[in-house]
Amino acid sequence: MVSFNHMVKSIAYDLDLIFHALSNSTRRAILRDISRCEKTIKEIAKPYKMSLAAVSKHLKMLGSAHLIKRRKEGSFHIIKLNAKGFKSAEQWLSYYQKFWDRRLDALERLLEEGEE
Amino acid sequence: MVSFNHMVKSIAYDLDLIFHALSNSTRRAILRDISRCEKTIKEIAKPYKMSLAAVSKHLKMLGSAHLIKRRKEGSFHIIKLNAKGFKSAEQWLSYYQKFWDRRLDALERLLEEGEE
DNA sequence: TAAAGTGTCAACCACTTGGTTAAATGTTGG
DNA sequence: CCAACATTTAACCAAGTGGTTGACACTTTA
Repeated sequence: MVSFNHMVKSIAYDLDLIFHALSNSTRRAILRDISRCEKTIKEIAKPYKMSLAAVSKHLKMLGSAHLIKRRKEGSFHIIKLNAKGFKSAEQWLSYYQKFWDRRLDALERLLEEGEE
Repeated sequence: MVSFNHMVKSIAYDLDLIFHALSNSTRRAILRDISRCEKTIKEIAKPYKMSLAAVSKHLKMLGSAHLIKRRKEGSFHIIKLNAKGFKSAEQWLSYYQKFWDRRLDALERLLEEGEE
């Protein structure tokens, strides 16, 4: 069965955690936000009315889903995207594209050519 | 900002519902199962130890996320995949591919050529 | 029409979520 | 060392989840 698998060095990170993390609009907004530029927790929290503790919990969930990475610089935690979770989600979803998107055939041919 | 948007006649079906629906492994397994062949509720429920009512609730969630369609034939409800939910999820995720998958550039050029 | 079959709905339960506030844990600067 | 800053943890709460069972509704068949 041809699929997008070859795009993904696939370790199946827990899809329950990943999709659950993505199911909340605050968490999706945070991801969109840090996609432009990595940020500290406080910077991430600024647009939201909720407490810093609440944002901290959201980030914990995003972290355990491998959707973000964090590193410490002094007393700051700096957050950026982590490809792993996104790739797992993308890989799972990609299976279904073939059921309706005929153009995918062309994509797959291109990718296979690129690898051979 | 270039993206996969042109692959998706985009009505933004509720991403909270979609990703929440996808966050449960029983529901993901059901989707995988019906991707091969449309099925009745009872057929869908057969592999699981849970009650028919529980499966019925899972299908309700999948339905409200536009991940499945149902039609009635006599006393049977027949379930099959619905592209809408998958496309919304795919569209949302596609935004993030550009942050790590360099090959996407080639894909996008191909698709744009295909449309012009 | 009655019985059997397909599926949903309502009420319930243990558990989780998404938020709160308050206290605790680094870390930096004076 | 002490105070201020950055962030997490703990305890709590209302609402939602994922499952159960039992009653209900619709359709087919005998």
